[in-house]
Amino acid sequence: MSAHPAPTARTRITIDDVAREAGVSKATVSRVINRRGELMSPELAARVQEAITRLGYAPSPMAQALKRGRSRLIGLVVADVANPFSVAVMQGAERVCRAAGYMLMLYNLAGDEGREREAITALASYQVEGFILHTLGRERQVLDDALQRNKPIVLVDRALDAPLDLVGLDNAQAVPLALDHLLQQGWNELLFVTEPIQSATSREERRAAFTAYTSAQAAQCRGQGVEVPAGDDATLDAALRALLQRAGDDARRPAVLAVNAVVGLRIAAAAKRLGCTLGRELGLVTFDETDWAPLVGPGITTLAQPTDDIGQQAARCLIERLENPGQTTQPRRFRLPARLLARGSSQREG
Amino acid sequence: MSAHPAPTARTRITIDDVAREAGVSKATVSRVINRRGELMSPELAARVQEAITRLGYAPSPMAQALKRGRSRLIGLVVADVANPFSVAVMQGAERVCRAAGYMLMLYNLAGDEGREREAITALASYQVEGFILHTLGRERQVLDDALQRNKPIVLVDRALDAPLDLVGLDNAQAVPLALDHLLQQGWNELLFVTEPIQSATSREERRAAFTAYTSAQAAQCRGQGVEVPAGDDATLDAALRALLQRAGDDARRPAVLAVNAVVGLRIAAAAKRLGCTLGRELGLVTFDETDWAPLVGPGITTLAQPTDDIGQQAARCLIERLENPGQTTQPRRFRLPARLLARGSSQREG
DNA sequence: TTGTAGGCGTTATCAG
DNA sequence: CTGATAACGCCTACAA
Repeated sequence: MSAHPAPTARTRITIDDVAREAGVSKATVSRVINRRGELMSPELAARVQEAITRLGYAPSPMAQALKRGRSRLIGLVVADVANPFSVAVMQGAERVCRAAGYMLMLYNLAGDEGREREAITALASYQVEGFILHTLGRERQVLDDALQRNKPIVLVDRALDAPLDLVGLDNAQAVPLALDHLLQQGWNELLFVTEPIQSATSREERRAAFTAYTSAQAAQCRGQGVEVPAGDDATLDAALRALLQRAGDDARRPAVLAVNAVVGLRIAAAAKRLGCTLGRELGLVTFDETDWAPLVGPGITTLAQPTDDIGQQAARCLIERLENPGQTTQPRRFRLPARLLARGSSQREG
Repeated sequence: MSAHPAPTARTRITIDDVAREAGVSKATVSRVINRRGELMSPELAARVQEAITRLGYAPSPMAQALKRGRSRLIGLVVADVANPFSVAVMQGAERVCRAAGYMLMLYNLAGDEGREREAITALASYQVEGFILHTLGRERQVLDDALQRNKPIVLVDRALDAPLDLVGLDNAQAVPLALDHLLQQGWNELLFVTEPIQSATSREERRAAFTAYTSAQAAQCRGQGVEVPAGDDATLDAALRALLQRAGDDARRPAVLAVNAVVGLRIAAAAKRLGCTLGRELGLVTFDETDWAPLVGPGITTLAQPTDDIGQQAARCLIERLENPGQTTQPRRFRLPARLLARGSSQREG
C-alpha cells in the first residue's frame, strides 16, 4: 500500500540509522562494534559510539548469524524437565553460556525419547552452533549428521559409543561410597533398583558398579538388581516383597540403592504401601539430592551429584570447541565425584 | 583464499541448490514451500518437492526471519526453574508452541529479579515475537518498550497494573476451598505463610483472600499472616512458635496455609525442628501439588494448580495475538480453578 | 504459471 | 583510516 514502512509499528533501528546519525558509513559503525576502536581515529569512534547509545542501537543477531554463519546459539536437549537432575544441570549450563555470550535454546523431550531426532533437526535448522545432549542419544544417524555438519556435541550423564565429549558422574566412585556406608550400617541384603536400562549408560554403569561391588564383597553381603518401568508399581512392590523375604529367611537386613531421585521416591511410596518403615525394616540410599530428601520418612540418604558443576563443565567444554574450530582434539570425558549425605533411611536404628 | 566456499565443511544446502537440482528458479521453490502447491502446475510442484526431500533441504529460519520480520520465536522468562510450578507451566507452554510451529527461547532469572530487564532485552534482540512472563514484572519501562515494539506479552501467575493478558490461578476460589477444609477438620487457629509479597500479585491475592475469609468467619476461627524471607528460618520458627502458643492458650488447633510448595516444604522442616507432628499438633495445607507431597510426614494436603492448563492457555493466548496482529482486543484474564488433595497433614487425628 | 530482481540488517573485501 | 559494494538465504512484487 504505502511506499514507506508503516509508521505505526516503529521499525527496528538498524546500522543505517546509526551511520546516518553519526554521519559515517555502515562499515565504520560495524567496525566500532566488532573490533572495538581498533585501527581508527578515536574521535570518529567516539562519535559513532555516542550515536549508538543515543539511538539505543543493538545489532540484530539474526542478520549477524546470516552473514557470519555463526548464530551464538546453543541447543540443549533435555530428556525430561520434570527430572530435578536435568533442571539443575540446565542452570549451571545456562549461566556459563550466557556469560560467554551464547543463548540457550531448550528442547524438552518430556520423556518421549522417540522425539530425539525431531529435537536435533529442529535445533539444527535454527542454526545452533553446538549441542548439549542430556538424553539417550540412540539416534546415531542424527548424531553423525550433526557431526558431519561440524556441530560439536557434548553428552551429559549418558555416554555413547560415539567419540563424543562427555561429562557425568563418577559412578565407579559413587556406588562403592554408598555401599560401604550401607554395609557399615549393617545392611547386607542389597537390591539395586533402576528404570529400564535401555542404552542409558549412567544406569548401566551404576548397575555394573553395583554388581562388581557385591561380588567382590560376597562374604559380607548379597546383591541383586531389578528394572522397574515407570508407572509399573506392581513390579516394584513384588521386587520389594521378594527382597524382604530373602532377608527375613536368612536373618539379614534389606536395603535398596535407587538409581535416581524419581525411583527413590517410588521406593519410599512402595515402602509406605507395604507398611515397612525406612531405616528400620528397609534401608535406602538414592542417587540425586533434592529439597525434599531430608523430609521424606526419616530422611532419605542420598548420593548428591555436583549438578551445577556438571552443567557448567558441559557448557565450558562445548564453548571451547566452538571457539577453537578445526582443533580435532580427542574426545574428553569428565567424571565428577558424588558426595554422600547420610540420613535416617540408612542409619541403623535401635 | 579460494574463490569458492571451502569444500571441507560441507556448506548448508540452500534454496539455490534445490532450484538447480529441480531445474527451476528460487522463486518457484519458495512458492512450493510457502503456498503449498497453490497456483502452479502439479508436476513442477512434485519435481521441486522431490528435489527438496532428496537434498534434505530445510529453509533457514534465520533468513526467513530476516526477510519477513517474523522469527517464529517466543521468549519465555521464568523466575526460577528450580520452582516446580514454573517447570510445570513451561511444559504445557512448550507443547502448544511447538504444535503451532513456534520455538521457545528460555531465559531463567534464577531468582534474581534484577536481571529481568536484561532478560527481556536479550530476548527482544533475538527478535522473539512475543513474551510469556512468569516473573515479577516490576520493570515497567521494559514492558512498555516491548509493547511499543508491538510485541505481545502474556503474564503467568502474576498480574500487573499494566493492561496485559494474564493467566493464573483463581485464588478467590482456591483459598476458601482450603480454609473450609481446615475448619471442617477442626483447625481454627490459622496462619498464612508467604515469602515477602513485594509486588507478586498471586501472593497478594492469596493473602487478601485469606484475610477476607478469616474476618468473615471470625466466629469460627482466627487468622494471621506472616512474611518469611527465603533462608530466614529464625523468623519462620518464631512465627510457628507464636502460632502454637496462641492456640495452646485458648485450646485451639493451629494450622498453616503455605503460599507455595517451597514454603510448604520449609514449614514441614520447621515442624520437624520444633518437634511437632503434622496432622496432630499442626495442620498444613500448601499451594502446589508435587511428587513428594504424599510422602512428607503423614502426607501434605495440597491445592493442586492446573499447571499444564495454565501453560497451554498462556501459549494459546499469546499465539492468538501473534496471528491476529492489529486486533487490539481488550486484555484478557484467565483464572483457572484449583483442586484440593486432602492428605494426613490436615486430617483431624484421634 | 513461472522467472527476475530487490532488499531484510550485517559483515568483509577491496579500493581510495 | 574510511567508504562503497557484494554477499548471507530467503521472500515477494512485478514482469513475462
